[in-house]
Amino acid sequence: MNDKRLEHINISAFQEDLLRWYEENKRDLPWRENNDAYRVWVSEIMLQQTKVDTVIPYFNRFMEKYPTVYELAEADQQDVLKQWEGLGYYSRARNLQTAVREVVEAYDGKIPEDPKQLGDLKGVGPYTKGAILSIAYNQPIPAVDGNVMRVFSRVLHIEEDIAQSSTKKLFEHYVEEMISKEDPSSFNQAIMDLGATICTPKQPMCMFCPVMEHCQAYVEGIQDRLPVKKKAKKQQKKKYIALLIQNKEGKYVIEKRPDSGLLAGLWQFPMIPADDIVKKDWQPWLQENYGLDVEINESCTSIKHVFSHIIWNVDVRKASTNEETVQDSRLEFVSLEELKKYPFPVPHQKMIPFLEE
DNA sequence: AAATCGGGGCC
DNA sequence: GGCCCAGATTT
Repeated sequence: MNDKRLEHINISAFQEDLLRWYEENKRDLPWRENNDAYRVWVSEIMLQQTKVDTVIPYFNRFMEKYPTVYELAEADQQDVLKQWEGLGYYSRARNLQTAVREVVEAYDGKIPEDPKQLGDLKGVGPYTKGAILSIAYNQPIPAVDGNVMRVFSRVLHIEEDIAQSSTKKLFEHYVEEMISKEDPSSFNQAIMDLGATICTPKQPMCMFCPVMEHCQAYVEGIQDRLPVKKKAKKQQKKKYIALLIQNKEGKYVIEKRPDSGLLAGLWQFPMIPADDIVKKDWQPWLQENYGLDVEINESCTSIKHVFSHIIWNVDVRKASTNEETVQDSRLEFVSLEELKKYPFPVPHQKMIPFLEE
């Protein structure tokens, strides 16, 4: 392995300066109350691609409702998705519950300390495995996320594109070399806190950095140009007509999305893909796809929703039907009160206020 | 290796 | 509008 980048750094001094800073400045976060592996696990799953401030209220509610692996293992999946509602990347919730059930069945409820067993659990990838092993079990294993790549791209002046999947292995190698063997838990968490509070993506506060004298990018004055990351391509746009369909009893039609793909297992108001279906074909399309005879009214609002790879433009319309039962197994008629128990994606949550008017 | 999979907050 | 976020899984 090419270790020329390590020749300019005093590893033990780096560790010492970093850990001293962390002891003084570590953030007070709910999942740091103790090192219980289940709490660490839940927090790490929630924190994937998600900001700390967003996660905190979700984490607190989740731990209150599912304090141990046993409560989560026995829970109804729809209830778990309801707890996850608004947090995004819903496969995280389904995979977490699948994995927790595996831990209860195969490991008597004890989260494995063995890297192989832990990494084989659903939704536990290289990062989460390293985070749990280091934070909960104090094993000197790398946990390479965006923070770690940003910090070490600067400290070691690494110009490899961090958007490439192969690049992560390079960082894992360097973290293995540099991680504190005495306190790997604090080391990994310290790098994350440093990346979140000082070694930030834009305008890093190098003057407050505990390891500035160890940082190659700071010495060279190039911290603003690291890390290197290839641009993401633009999202594809899709148009839909969403229908708030009410029947004579005042109930509304909702639809469960498929078990895989975007927003899997969540509920929504029926949508017509408007890119594919022209206006004159709306009625026959609804009859064909849902078995519903619907009268459609004028638009009441429009909603734009940006996903990572798609942009939805949804024209929302009230509609009525004479049906009282549904033929399609994906559909249900629900009252406004009942509807609140179902997990909805955010763009459809924004339609709910228009039901009451 | 690239695409999929949410949503919010920042500039 | 683009970018980033305590990434994993599928293609």
